[in-house]
Amino acid sequence: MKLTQGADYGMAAVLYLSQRSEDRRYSLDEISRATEIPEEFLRKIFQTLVKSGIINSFKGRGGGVSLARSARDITVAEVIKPLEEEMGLVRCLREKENCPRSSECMASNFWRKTQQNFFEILNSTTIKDLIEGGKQNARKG
Amino acid sequence: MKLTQGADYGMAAVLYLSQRSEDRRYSLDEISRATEIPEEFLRKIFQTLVKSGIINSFKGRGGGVSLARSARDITVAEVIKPLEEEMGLVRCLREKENCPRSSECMASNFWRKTQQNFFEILNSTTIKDLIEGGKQNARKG
DNA sequence: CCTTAATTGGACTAATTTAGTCTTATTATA
DNA sequence: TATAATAAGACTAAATTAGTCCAATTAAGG
Ligand code: FES
Ligand code: FES
Repeated sequence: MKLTQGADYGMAAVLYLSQRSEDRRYSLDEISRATEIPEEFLRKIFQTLVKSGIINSFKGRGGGVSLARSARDITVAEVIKPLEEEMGLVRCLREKENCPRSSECMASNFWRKTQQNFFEILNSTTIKDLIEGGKQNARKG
Repeated sequence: MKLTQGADYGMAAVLYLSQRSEDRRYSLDEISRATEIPEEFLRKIFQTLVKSGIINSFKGRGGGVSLARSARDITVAEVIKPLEEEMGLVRCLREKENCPRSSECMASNFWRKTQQNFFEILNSTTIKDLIEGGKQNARKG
């Protein structure tokens, strides 16, 4: 039970940006050195986050990336979901073909609910919450 | 974000046993055919569950496996944990060496708590709950 | 305009993990 | 003693993940 490394790094990178001035662009090189996330991998991660609208990127000299929205308006779920290709805790929740065990299986309902519960937490937590939660512990609403 | 196939199958197998008479032993061959879980794989799964005390196994003619305890006393967590070797949602929660980002990272606390929340659900749900939950939806306590 | 500093997109590769199999030994019963 | 079962653990194949590389594009500065 683990997140992909991309999602893990993705959060770290977004958190990095969120803790800095929003008035400038950060080059991948700079972020990579600061966070120790491999640059080429980080590039791929940002490409994904750009597509899903969390990050803005700028080509060319003086280019780089920045948050597309305020940290208060970005949820953890928005960062994680596009980077976690394989969703679904168990096979039955991932595949379309129906399971040979479905007739007497009571498991998938439970996994579905548990998973929903998990994503509800990610949905209701913003990046801002994390930053503030770090200073004085947790306060969500 | 997914469970290993072993954990997934493990639940299905325990659920299979729980829905049947506790008065007999079930051979791997029988369970494998009924659930469509590959027999040799299922064998390994049961070996793990035997070690953690959920399943009793009996060698020799007339042997097989059975629940070591009543379904009411087995939690989902007890089935999943021994079959999910790699615990820890993100790298920081898995590795002992400390993370290069830990100084300004607000993420690991969050992941730790989210993960705890997840396991609390697994801990407070018994196999019996699942079976009954299937008939008339959810009632936990 | 030309050079340089940046991202894009996508193909590629290496490493790791996962899922599954096989084989030999042991045990219990008839 | 034959047979029907699990135990233990080495082994293998497939899949996934993590990470790299490269050619193309774009923007800014001189
Ligand atoms: S294991 Fe497939 S429906 Fe439950
Ligand atoms: S990413 Fe390592 S402590 Fe947060």
